Amino acid sequence: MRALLTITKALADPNRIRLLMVLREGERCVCQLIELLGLAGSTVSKHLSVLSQAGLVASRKDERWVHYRLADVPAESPGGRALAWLQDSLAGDPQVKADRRHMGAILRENPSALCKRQGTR
Amino acid sequence: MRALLTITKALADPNRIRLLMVLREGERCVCQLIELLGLAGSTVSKHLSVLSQAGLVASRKDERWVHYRLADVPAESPGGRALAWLQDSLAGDPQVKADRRHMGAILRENPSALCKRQGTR
DNA sequence: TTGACAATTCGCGAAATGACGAAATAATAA
DNA sequence: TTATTATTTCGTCATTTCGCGAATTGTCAA
Repeated sequence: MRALLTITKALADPNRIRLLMVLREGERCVCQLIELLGLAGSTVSKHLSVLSQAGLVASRKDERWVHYRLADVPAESPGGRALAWLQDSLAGDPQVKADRRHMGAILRENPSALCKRQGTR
Repeated sequence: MRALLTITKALADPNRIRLLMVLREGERCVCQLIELLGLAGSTVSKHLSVLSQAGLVASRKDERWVHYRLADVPAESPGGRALAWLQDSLAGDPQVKADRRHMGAILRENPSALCKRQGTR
């Protein structure tokens, strides 16, 4: 029950949902996610920590940057089911589509200003 | 996004999860749910209202009593997926099992003290 | 070593949430 | 009608959550 509540609480915030949906497109570094949400870095970091505690995202440290991605949990696990449910339910959502475009612009137009090593993977 | 958030917020509370899991066994009247959770009636009523707003439960008024049940939404809808996810994830949960036993006792031992018309359906 | 920068942690206000009891509502029983 | 009972609504308080900026940590570059 406790583990499941950690997941439902993690999903009970619009900014965290936006993060999950944008991470569906691939790994992103924190500075890009900060740019996307337009919130303070400390706030975004906290949101990511909540998602991480719930086992919904994982992170990788690359030099000075931290890259987050969706956790690759079993599809039938509570976390996996939750992620699939979100994605199916929000596939056509306007906010999600706007975020996708916005993230595209961030990746395209700030290749050097933000997260310079993006793509160095 | 908004509708989905209403659902995730409804799921982000242990007492509401307990209500959903016990309603899986069948329709129950408010006084039985109050007895189960051991909370003030006003509190339980509010929880049921949140679940109802999210489209997860429905209610039926029978004389003086109100009976709540799981909403019968399409299995593939966001609400239906959420309910199925909960049930699969919490099938063996100790709290859920304890609640099931407790509700059994409530139904058996208080046939007249609580919700006298239970079963009159 | 020092400086710069990404990210996290900490501490604080503002807003939302969950609990209660009291009052209001609705429906039956006397 | 009046009284009783089940439920909901309202007002309040304590707790939690969300946001920020400041301070801290960790890593690379000079």
